Amino acid sequence: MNSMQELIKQTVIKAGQSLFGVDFPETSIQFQATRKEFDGDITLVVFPLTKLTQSKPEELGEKLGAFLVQEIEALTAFNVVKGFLNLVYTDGFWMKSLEGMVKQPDWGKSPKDSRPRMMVEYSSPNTNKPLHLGHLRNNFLGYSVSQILEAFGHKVTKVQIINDRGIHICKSMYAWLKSGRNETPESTGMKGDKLVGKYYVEFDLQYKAEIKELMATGSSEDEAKQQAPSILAAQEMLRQWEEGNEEVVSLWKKMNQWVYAGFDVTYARMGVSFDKLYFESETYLKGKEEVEKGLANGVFFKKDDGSVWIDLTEEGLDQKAVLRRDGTAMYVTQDIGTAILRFEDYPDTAGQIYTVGNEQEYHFKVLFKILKKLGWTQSDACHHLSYGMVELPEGKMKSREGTVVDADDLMESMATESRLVADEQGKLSDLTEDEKKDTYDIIGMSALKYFLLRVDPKKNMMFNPQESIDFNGNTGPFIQYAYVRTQSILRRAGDFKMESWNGVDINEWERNLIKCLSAYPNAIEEAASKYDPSVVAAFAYELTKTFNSFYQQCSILKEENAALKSLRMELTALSGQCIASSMQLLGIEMPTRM
RNA sequence: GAUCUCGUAGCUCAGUUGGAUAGAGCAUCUGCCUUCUAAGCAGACGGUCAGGGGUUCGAAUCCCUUCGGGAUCACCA
Repeated sequence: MNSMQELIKQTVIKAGQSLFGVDFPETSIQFQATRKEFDGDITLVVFPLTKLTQSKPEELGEKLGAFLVQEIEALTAFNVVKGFLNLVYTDGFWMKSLEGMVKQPDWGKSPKDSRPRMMVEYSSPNTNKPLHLGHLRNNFLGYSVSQILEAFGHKVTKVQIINDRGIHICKSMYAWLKSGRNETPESTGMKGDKLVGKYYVEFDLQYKAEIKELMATGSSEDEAKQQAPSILAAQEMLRQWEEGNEEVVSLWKKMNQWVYAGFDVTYARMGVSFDKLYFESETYLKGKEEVEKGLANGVFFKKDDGSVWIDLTEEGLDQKAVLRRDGTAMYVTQDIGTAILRFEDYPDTAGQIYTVGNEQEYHFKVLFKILKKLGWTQSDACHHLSYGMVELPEGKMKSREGTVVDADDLMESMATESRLVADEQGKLSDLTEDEKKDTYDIIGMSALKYFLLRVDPKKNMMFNPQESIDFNGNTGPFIQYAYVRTQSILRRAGDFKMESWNGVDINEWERNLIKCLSAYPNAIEEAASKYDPSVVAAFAYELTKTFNSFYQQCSILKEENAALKSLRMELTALSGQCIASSMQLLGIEMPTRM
């Protein structure tokens, strides 16, 4: 709620007393944006007040409207449609708002470090296979939420937990040893993550073949799955790894390094980064220690067989195991350890945001409850940023069925697509090859990022690889294009000297644009409180459409009245800045030409 | 079986704590480049908000129910 709405609200309460002798409770005063087919800037819904005043909606609206326009200087007119009182702000009010926006160097953002530290976890891949489309949604979401929280004034620490340990990586290791012929990223020219992923697939093929063979000789499926030689070998490697067997550990290090080098290339192209990395291999023992402590404090209890549990039935959940009977750590155990380690590393952390798929909702409910019971009050500000699957037309992506969309491939094809569109138009023909390549990349990535971020994170979404992602309409490139126009105008303006625009009359396109720009802080606040980048995407799109209409209707450089030209130049500059700023919250860069 | 989630135009998606005639983009069709970048602007077409019931001044939104999609409920991660 902005200060103008607050003023109207107080004046409505005053009207209640002086016109009707009634006290309106604050909750009965409801605002909504005025629909564009009606005249007005803000709408008061009067239905809730009709009972209190024993009057008909239309009459009440008329009375309140007259009262408000008389009392508040910034209101110039009103109209009543059914039970809706539409109020019109004066041009003077809008001019003043514009002055306020221009004065602030970073319009829309809250002061830096005005809110406590939040930790945002995202990406967190396994190290046995390359990143795919689902990881792209994850990374873009996590990075964008970090940017949004920062813009809202939080200190932000971006982290990931790298699942570098476990049976999955041993599978790739085993297959590489068995049939790798000492292949390396250098010898094959493959990205390290792709090479390791290749062996993971190879393992799976071999494993399946063995199962089939065993079942043919009379084993049940379960037996076959447990007794296949390759799985036994992988399990043996995991045991040796835990014992610290030198050969196994050094192979593990070597192959993980390959993967990290590959991931680094992918992250760089994605435009995401991290402030601190946590490795499961370094934190998984911490969880066990914390469970031991909690056991001593009575938070956990031990069953007869030696396994350790927590009872969450009072919280509406079940009993949950936190240590196996052989004393080894489980998935939750590790997450408990990692969370606590982070609170210890950054003691001023108010809460953690976990960007993880929605299939793990139960897991995080459990985790947060456990942290709370262990005495970590930051648990209240922890949040599972849960997002839906990216579905393909044929259903879910399944790595085993080869229906994954590889992250590197997709990013490359977006750049190629953007090159095609640009070459067809020929607008960039005077750029150097390097400059062109950068531009294609920036445009392609914006199409991809915007496509994934404009959708409500919690919903499943559809991606059709056959129909390439659009560059027209509600898309990243559409928004970039408007930005490029603003920059082009500012360039061409040369050394035009700005004048005061005080007292010029504004038309509906100028007014709409100011109105739209003034909503930016609200958009950031809503996005930050909901952890939802799609709010920012919707804002950027709305602003872009409004600017485009303005651009089409009002000539800027050719305007002869210097005061009006100054106003339009200012609007152009501010629109460009605001578009770039909001897109930056989505992790999307702006080209200077396209 | 239990719990959660989703179902809105041919397709992809918006739709605030319940509010006005349910909105965008794509696709299809009409106009607009001798004028600041047409990756644009202006317009047309397109809906039983999955079905049924309820709550009330008022329901896509809240409650119940049926149908349909997805997920979760491991001493897997």
